[in-house]
Amino acid sequence: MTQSGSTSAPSTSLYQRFYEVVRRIPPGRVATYGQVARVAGYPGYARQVGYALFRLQGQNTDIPWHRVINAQGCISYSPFRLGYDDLQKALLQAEGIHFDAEGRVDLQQFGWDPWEA
DNA sequence: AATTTGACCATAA
DNA sequence: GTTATGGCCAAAT
Repeated sequence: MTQSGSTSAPSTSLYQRFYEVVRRIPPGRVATYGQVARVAGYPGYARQVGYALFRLQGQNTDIPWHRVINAQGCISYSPFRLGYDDLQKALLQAEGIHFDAEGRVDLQQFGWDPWEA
């Protein structure tokens, strides 16, 4: 079969793939960067997930980026986010997620099961 | 086209 | 418990 030239490249960008997964995270649940990458079909791309979400800053998105945290169960603070990190915690608390005294979330309890529902 | 960037993760000492 | 380090890879500049 002549493949008309280009290989079967995804019409959507890789990052957009991550956005779709993040969008599927139900309220009151959190997912880790590594998990999002894995569910998207790209294990090991955790870093790219973080970078993808970083590009969302200031853009109109229906993506619950605040439901994505790191594998340690805590929010990834960074000088680049200038307050957005603090906003994230507020949004999660508003969804009923409780934080530990160390500012961590109990992934055993609030962790999202992509294969659930 | 090469360099820089990054909100990560796992392991080791 | 902490700190350091390597690996991971695409998008933006």
